[in-house]
Amino acid sequence: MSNQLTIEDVAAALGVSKTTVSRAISGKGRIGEATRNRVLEYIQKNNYKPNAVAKGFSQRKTFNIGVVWPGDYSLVDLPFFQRCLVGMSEVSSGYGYDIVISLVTGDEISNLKRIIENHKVDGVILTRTLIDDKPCEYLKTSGIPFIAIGTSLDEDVLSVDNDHFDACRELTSILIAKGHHRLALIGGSLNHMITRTRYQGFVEAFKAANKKIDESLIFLNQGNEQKLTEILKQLVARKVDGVICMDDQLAGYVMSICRAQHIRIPEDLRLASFYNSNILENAIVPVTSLNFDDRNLGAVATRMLLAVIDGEHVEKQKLQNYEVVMKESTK
Amino acid sequence: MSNQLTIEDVAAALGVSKTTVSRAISGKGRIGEATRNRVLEYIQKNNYKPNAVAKGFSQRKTFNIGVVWPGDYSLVDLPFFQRCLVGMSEVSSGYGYDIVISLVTGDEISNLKRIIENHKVDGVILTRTLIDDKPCEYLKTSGIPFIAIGTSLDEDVLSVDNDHFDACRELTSILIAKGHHRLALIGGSLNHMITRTRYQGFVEAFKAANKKIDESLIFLNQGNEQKLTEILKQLVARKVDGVICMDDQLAGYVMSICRAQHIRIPEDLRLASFYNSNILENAIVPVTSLNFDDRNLGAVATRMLLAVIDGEHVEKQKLQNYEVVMKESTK
DNA sequence: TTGTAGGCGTTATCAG
DNA sequence: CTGATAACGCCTACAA
Repeated sequence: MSNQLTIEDVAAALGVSKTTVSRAISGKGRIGEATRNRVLEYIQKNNYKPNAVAKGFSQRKTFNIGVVWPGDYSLVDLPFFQRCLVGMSEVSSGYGYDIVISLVTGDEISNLKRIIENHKVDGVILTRTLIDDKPCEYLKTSGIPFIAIGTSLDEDVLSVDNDHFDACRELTSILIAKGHHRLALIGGSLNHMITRTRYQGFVEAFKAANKKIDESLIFLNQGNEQKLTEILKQLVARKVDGVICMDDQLAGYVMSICRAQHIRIPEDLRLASFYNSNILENAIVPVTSLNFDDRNLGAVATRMLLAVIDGEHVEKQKLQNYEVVMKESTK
Repeated sequence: MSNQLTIEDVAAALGVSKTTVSRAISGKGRIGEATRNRVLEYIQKNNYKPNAVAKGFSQRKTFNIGVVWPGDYSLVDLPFFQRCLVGMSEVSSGYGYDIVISLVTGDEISNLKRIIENHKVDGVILTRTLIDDKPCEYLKTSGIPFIAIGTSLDEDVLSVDNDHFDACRELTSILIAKGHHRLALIGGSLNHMITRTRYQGFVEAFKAANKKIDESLIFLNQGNEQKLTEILKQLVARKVDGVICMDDQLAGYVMSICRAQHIRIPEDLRLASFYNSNILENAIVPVTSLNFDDRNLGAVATRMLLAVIDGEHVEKQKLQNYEVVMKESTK
């Protein structure tokens, strides 16, 4: 452990100064070709590894980025966060950065405050945006660089997101074009920005088609299976053309309810989902849905953050990489 | 950012030395009651936060623990890791430690090597154990403290796990006692230690009941739904009493296959799972399964690791906190 | 092209 | 009980 080679050991062994070794490693500053190679060779052979903490300390950096991970347990969200994380890790490790996880549950942001106040990270990525977003507010006042994945109402907040608006609009438009005008919409918490964005896409599609939305077919803040069963019975009785669920978990609920109630998809009811993950993989009827590249989303967010940390100017982004996948459920 | 108060600022403002301030904060070393209070009050009022990096640097510590997170994407595993993570975070934050995530996919352990070689963490938690475990081997040679969650064949490796053996044995025994002797077993990768442990529990139950296992009813290394469909048809034709799946995803597969094939549970076939998570939550038939406290598992692993880091002696552990939950699927 | 010296914020050692 | 001072490993003016 403590027998780790330091820059000083290398310098002594080679009869040069610490500065020279440092320069050979960092590539900064003038240094003779021969000297550099001698140093590089030596550290290679003797397996010298720079102490990242010491390095960071001297530059007032940590080479860590914080990632705010939702502690409130929700199975649906998990695949999304995991996929983002993979992208983040790929990018950050390429730049010599590591990822510090900060579990935030509801408004309990003490874990986030800790890593900021203790100077454990150089920047932070928020993995979702809320309407009344405590983590986001805190980060703003802290002055630390951060990127929000999702849409933010706040113009000052640097954010990046998949283009849920366009994607939802397009999927809805396609269904309308197929003659399914009486569409119900089932969505989750209105406290999540994404719920509102998806709703807006849905609305826009109707507007573009010059159709009026039947407000009594819109069910937001859902998530409870009992209530959904009632809603579905009602919808079938009212002979709607189809149901759009805002995410794959809701779509999964709907499918199992339909099965139990002997409602056939797509014969009796069309079904589509505004988000896809392998939760729907086992579905007996393949479900029309939207695919996003979440891994790339995480990668882009990380690149943006690293740029901000390096003092570069960075703009908000909206990624144009969704896919509308038409399946049997809306035949 | 850089206008952060340092210990020196505090000392200057109060007309004492840095040492005194440090002592007031850490509680180490003798210091006058009055002086201490004066310092404490000042840092409180002026919102002084110690620089954890500097502190760590001077003690050759990072106050970070690394958590090896599987990068190979698998939905089943996610709830388990997430629940562990919550427990880890609760404990580590209580001790002023943060969590650095290291994504490891297969044998590609460069992310793990980086955090070790760069001295980014004081110890590591492995969140699962494999038969031929590269991360584990690497950690052993690195000499850094680490804890493996799961069973390890290696006696030198400090590990902690739920008592899958006893749990699986007990659930199997109960089914046997109910008269279900012809039991099929479906499990995942044999490269995972847990698959073997579960199998051993299953075997032990039969041994204890003096029944012979029909080897042709054991299907390991499964995960593919196509193949499972064939297997299930076969099992029903052979009139087995029931099927035990090693995890909730497999159980989910089996349920949806049964539904499609019009195999009724529990009338035509009994079903049980050796692991439960909210993946089974939406199941139409409640499934007999095993509950574990994964959050606690993560918490215990973290406590063990922190103890090892502090140079304390620590023993392997097996947690005795499983619950056998009998449901309708094995009526 | 290379070397010297000082600093990053904290703790630890050793005097007073 | 308190205070200088050195160390931790690396980087970066500045000097040679």
